[in-house]
Amino acid sequence: MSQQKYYITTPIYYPSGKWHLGTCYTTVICDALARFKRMQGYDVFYLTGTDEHGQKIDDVAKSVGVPVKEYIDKVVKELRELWGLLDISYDKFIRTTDDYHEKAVQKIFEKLYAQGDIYKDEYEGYYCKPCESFWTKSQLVDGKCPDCGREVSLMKEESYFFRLSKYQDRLIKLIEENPEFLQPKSRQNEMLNNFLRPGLQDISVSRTSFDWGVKVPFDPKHVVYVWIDALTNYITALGYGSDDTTLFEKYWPADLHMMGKEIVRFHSIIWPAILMALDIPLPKKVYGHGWLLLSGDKISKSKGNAVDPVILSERYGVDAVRYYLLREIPFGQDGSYSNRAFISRINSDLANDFGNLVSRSTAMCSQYFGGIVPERGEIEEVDKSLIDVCNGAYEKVAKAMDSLLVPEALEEIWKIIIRANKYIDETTPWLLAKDESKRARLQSVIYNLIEAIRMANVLVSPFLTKSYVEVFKKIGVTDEYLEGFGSLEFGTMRSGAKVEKGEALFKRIDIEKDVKELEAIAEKAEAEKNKKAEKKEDEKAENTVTFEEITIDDFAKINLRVGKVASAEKVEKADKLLKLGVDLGEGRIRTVVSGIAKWYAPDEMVGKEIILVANLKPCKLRGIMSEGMILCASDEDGNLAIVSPSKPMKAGSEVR
RNA sequence: CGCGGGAUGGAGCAGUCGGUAGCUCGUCGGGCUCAUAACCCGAAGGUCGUGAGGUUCAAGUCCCACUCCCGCAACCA
Repeated sequence: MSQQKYYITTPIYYPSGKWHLGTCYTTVICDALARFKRMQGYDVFYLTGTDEHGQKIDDVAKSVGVPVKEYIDKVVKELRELWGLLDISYDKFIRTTDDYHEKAVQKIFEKLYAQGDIYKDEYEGYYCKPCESFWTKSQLVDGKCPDCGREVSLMKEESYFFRLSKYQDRLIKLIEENPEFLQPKSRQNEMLNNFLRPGLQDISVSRTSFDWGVKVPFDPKHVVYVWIDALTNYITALGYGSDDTTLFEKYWPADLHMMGKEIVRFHSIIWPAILMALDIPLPKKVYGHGWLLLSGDKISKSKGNAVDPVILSERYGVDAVRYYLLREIPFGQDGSYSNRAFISRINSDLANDFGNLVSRSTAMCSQYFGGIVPERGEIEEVDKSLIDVCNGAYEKVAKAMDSLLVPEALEEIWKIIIRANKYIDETTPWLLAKDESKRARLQSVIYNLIEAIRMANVLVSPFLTKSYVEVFKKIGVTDEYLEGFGSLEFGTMRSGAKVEKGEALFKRIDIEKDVKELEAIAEKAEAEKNKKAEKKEDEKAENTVTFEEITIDDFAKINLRVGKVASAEKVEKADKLLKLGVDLGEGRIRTVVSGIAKWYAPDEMVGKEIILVANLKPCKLRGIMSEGMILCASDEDGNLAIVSPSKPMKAGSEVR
């Protein structure tokens, strides 16, 4: 029987900033799946990597003042260290700047061009630089980027297009007829209703506006855009387009592309279309998981309450982080992170249930039998239910894993642990120990306990990559066979192993104390981040001030007026905005929306004199037309004060 | 009428094709003392957001209306 293969991928990550828990979520899930499959005997290939081209990266690197490649190398190194820390067992880490990838991308591009799936045309649109996206005129909101609200600029560029529209019918058929292809199901409807059925447009697959990317071989002023550059990593990593396609032939098609829901569209529409064009088999499954949202515990003062996976791992151990991600987040749906939930999960499942079970069992084995696992004797009625749970677990766990229901898989494993804890109470070994005539029974009980722990631990090993080693050590398992799925038949372990009690597997955490400490850490990090950002801005400002002098004429363009606040109210559904009625002595009250709600209550604004930029182009904020801007001073500590004339002045007085 | 998600015992969630409302944590009571103030048993606690709405023999579950919350502003997985 030839070995079955299993090819699993994470998306390739974009190294523009710091790594966070969400990235870890995707990667840890894939890791657990990959490890589980390996233990099942599959020949697994687990791919992850980084998507390193594009203007944004170029910009970020420039803003830091470092050559792009150098900048990326640093960030990528951090990422690989993070994966090392989290025990991610990837088989390959692809970088889109890798030589073989770039060559293969060029080949693919040429091939598609040669066969007419890529053609050259012209592209006109409004470009938002920070978002790296083009918009049509109708998509703009008040002439600004619909995504971020920032300025856009009209750009016309010549571009190569991929004939996505040509594959529309095949794609619809693919999703309708293969419900397994795109999961969970809610995503199928989303794709069909929002994109496929309304009709696909050809997509632009090259850029001339920046050059940090793979050159189009026959037209080097063009750079290959993300769709073809990034998505193809899944095949180029296997050697597609190179001289050696052994891996590609062995592992393709992918068994699972795992990703967050926001990029499902690219993987379920554009990617299959590219593969169709290349006449390559399609991946078996594309799975869009939910997001990990940050919530609660008061740290979310504003927004930047990043949860740093490194800090958590260092404080509580890698397995704690892995376990939380795998266990707490309902798969396919959004989940939320909170320090409290995290710690509480660790305490109850890892410390109380699992760790303590190991402690009490090994302690008894040491105390009663000098640490040598005793012979197993007659099976009694009580033993049977423990044995049944142990023997039935593998099948249930495997089934859950096949359906990508990782939390459920862990739940099944924990049933063994919970049953074993109960078993101790039922059999009361400490009483048996007092009665010499019950010696044989005591032996059985202790054996059963250690065996149950062994079996649970075998199943736990793809998930808790550090702890399982510890547990095997504690219960004296050294035989590799006893660590594999093949040994999941109760009674497989023989007596005689040397058990050691040792230290607690997972320490209990004081929730109140640690939640406070974590908040403090987060606040400190946040403060530092802000400081840095401001410092950078200051520096920038200092540098640019001298260059960007303005003339008195420029200043004269700005019409500043004293205004009296006639009315003030909060803008609904906006925490920062106040809607003000301002009197400029014009015989009417202007409506001005200002982002000062955090610092000023509506009541205290009424009657205040303020300075207004009176000739600012009106702009819609939260659906309200704002006719002007109030001048405020702000400092690095986040204070904000409205500027007022030092003596009462008539409304409408000019300021200069 | 911007889009999407949600509203179930104190908290976080399950509840598939409509048929006696479950789980984890917490609380309270008990047990036990091998163990990491852990473990085991038991109990309390829900008119399943609102509408004395509709369909039905039967609705948390389907239909309608309404209210409220949350994300879309992020470290974009």
